[in-house]
Amino acid sequence: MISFTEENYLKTIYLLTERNGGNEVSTNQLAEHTQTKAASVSDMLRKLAEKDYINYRKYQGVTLTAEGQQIALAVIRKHRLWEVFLVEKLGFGWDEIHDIAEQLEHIDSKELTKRLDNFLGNPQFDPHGDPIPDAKGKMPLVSYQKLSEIPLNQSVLMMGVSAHSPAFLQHLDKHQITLGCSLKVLEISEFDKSYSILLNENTAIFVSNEVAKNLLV
Amino acid sequence: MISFTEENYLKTIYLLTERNGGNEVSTNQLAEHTQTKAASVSDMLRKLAEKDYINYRKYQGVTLTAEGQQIALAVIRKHRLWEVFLVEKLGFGWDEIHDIAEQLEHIDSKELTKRLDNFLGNPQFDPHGDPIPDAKGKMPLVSYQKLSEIPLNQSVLMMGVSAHSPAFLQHLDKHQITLGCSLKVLEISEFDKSYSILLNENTAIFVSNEVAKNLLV
DNA sequence: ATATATTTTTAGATTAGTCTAAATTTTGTT
DNA sequence: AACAAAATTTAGACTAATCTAAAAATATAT
Repeated sequence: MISFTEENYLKTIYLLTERNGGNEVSTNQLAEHTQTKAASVSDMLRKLAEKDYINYRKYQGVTLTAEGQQIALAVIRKHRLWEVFLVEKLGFGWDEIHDIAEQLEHIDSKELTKRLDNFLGNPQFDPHGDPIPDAKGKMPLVSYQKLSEIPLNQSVLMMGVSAHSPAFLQHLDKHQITLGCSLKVLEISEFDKSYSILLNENTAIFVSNEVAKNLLV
Repeated sequence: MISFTEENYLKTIYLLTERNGGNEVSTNQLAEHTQTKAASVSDMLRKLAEKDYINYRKYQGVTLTAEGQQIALAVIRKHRLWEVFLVEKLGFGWDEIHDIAEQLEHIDSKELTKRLDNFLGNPQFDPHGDPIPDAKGKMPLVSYQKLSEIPLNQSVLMMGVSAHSPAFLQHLDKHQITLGCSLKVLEISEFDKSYSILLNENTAIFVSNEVAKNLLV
């Protein structure tokens, strides 16, 4: 049996490996994201390696084994499906769902996940635009780019966000930037690299560089 | 903060107190229902008493304090709401939902419970006919009787079950005995106290005494 | 009412996950 | 290449929840 805590480590290793472009995840990086100390992470890595969920060479960081990856993807699948449920069925805002999904992702029932997926219409993406792995762990293909990498005056659709903090998401709400809206960068300020954007082909808005870097199109 | 385990003890104490007609719950009774040993229960009771969730006199059994009862009722509320969700929205059978609801009942979010309740149409009873306490812990009034206490030839509606094992519930399914159906006891066998019943005013069925004792009308 | 059986509690260990402090390894810099 | 800084691991301790075995309290039955 795999514990709640072990699931969280595997999920975090998966997401950080992804963020690292496939490279090993370090102990400190994990400590930061699991809200624990490096010493605790070391202990847990020894244990996960013993169970063959991770490839672990001391001092060299970790990657997931095939088995560890399957577990991580199952947790991520549940997390993102529940997020869809919370937004689509219960009317939560995309800034309110993370902590609840962190709990729901550990509910253990294959049948429940299957029925939930069906109930939601087998969604491919969660409310932040993140892809939802299927029951076998296969991710829908995505090829998002940062808005900050798109040429001026090219219209694109908002497909996701690369930051998930409530503050950031609420900031987007305030500017009426939502998944699926159209964006066209009109100008980037010389002074502070802030963006002048045409939203939905009809409204000019201004956002900081920090925001533009975290919009995926 | 209250743990998963503590919540389970309080919930179990509530349900067993109810079953005991309001009397103290014993250590052994708790050990049986929490799948642990009496020694572990003793330890936990000391801890729960320290936190003022229970009234505990050594060797004399326990009852809940007002605070303990509020916690227990909140857990039971979540359990039963999720059961409604699983049956009404996801199409689970009433025999398949207990273990999943045992997990979901610990999800900690007032807002989620509130929205779920609303999404389900503020149900008063779960799929087994058990009453769902409201957000303040108030139970809908129920006055169920066992079918075995009803006079012959009196038509009654099936309102609940007092056993919840999958085997029992599947047995009822097989006989097409469902919540809300009408039942009229035609005869009780001298030999084995088994019941001859008219189901929905049109079908004669036979059920054991054991079944009749666990049907609430 | 006293001995016996049952129930409950205590004592002492165990496991999972965490911590701090100290030791070790790796990395980076001159 | 050698040393300082940073990262990581080890050692030893703590808490929550559990266990077994033994002790203590209560209940039962002649």
